[in-house]
Amino acid sequence: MTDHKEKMKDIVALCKRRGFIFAASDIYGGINGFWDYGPLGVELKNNLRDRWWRDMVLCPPIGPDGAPISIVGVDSSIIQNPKCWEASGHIGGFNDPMVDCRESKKRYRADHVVVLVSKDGEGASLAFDKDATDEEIDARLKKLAKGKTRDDFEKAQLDQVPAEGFTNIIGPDVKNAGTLTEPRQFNMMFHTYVGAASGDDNKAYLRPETCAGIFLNFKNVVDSSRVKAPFGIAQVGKAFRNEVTPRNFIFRSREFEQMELEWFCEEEEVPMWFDFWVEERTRFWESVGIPKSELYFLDVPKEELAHYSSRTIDVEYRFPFSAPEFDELEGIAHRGCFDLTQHQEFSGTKLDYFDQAGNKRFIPHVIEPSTGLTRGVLALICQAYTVDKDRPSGVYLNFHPAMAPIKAAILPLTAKEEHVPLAQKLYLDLRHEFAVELDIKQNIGRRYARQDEIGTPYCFTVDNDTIADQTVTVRDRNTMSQERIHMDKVKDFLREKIVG
RNA sequence: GCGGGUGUAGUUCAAUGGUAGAACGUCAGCCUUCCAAGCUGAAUAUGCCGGUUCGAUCCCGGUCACCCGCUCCA
Repeated sequence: MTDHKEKMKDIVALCKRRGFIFAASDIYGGINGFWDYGPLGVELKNNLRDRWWRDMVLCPPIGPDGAPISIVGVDSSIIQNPKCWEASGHIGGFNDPMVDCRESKKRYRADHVVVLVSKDGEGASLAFDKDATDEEIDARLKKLAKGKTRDDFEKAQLDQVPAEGFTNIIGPDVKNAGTLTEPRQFNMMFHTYVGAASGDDNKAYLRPETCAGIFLNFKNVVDSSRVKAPFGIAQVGKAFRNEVTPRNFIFRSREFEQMELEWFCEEEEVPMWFDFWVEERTRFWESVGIPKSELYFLDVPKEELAHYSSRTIDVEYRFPFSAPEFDELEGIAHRGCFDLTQHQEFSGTKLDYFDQAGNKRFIPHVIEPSTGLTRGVLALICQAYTVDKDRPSGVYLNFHPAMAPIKAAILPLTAKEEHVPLAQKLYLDLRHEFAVELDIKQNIGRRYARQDEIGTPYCFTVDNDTIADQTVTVRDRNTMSQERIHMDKVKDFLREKIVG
């Protein structure tokens, strides 16, 4: 096992031990792909979420013209009219039938496999990858087709072949017929039934991404909030996908949380805004403690782009399980005018935008910086995790102060009466403004170590000098060094350190 | 969904066909004027279900979860 894998194990253990992240339904043995956030985890997640909301909606970036751009928020329902998912393509386009091969243990998309069925109905049929070259096909025919050539066969797509014919098909990677399973439908969307009676009439879906709720409210927002293009609509919320293989702790979960912005602009301005958002989003990740050196910007190759997108940049982070490679943290996609056009067509409601100044009507193009909040949390934890053999805890979480679940601990040096009341006073004074913790019990080293392990950036310690001159020591998590400041200055100190 | 591996206190590990032990952590108390000190005490575990057996944490089967590799990831 590599160091990186070892590190991931340690991180998962720390997350549980200190109350960041637990397996969902832990006492029942867990449930694959679902996770719960504990007392510190929810603080961390809220901190990241709130910072994103602040940077997007409350205090959006300055645009190219020097004025702040315009972004408003929504919070849409997880369940929407199912037609919405027909329009987006989630129902029609992405539930591909899959077949498994019992012998090669491989899985294939049925529409990606072609079958050569012999014209005379004699002998086995041969399956190939849809991209197989004629040379590859001829080579296998020579081995397996008993003298027949390509001309003796008809081509068919595997999902067009009746299931009873499968026993006669030789899978793409094997030599004997009958190893392919019947095609099975895979749909990433969770479904449910609306109303007490269940049946296909009231089948509905849990959203697989939050953006749809933004497009569905496009007209409502434009009509009600005085936004003028270009502008953005932001949303944070849960999304659900029936991932085939949930993996890597909370990285690929079946229930997760997204932070998505849909930026609506004119088509001609797309390249400019696209670059703008890549830059802004990078700035964001840096501001919460993810250095650019740990990020990789993948310009998604044309052939791998989603059908609606002409350009996507994946912002990837070097997670321990992907290291030295990277895995997706955020996607910045040009979605064209696909979504609004589709929803306009399926709903019959006009979703164009009227530009009063230019006296023109158009369906805006969309740039979508879409990030996983829960993936962001994982990135913050992985980035913060720092081994330090020279300190009692052996490890500390180097969170950016703005992200740290607890900003400061207030510690009376001893549990004696002289120290405790002063510490309590400081704690009561600070807690209105900062997430702080008062910890009285146990020796001081033990308490420092505990705060290191949960990533608390500062500890204020009340000692005998405090009684004499109202100063406390500030202990810095990263350097373990101390300085004295007056109790009255503690608030200013924290304000200065925490604003990121 | 497939294949391989794993499953013992909160964590990391040990042991055993005769009902489990440590370290650290946690809690309580004493002590303590700055980095998990010292002392005393306490709580907490064989994932779940079934089978074999006089008796199963150990053997077998199933299941669930986690890890690795495929597959998938709009």
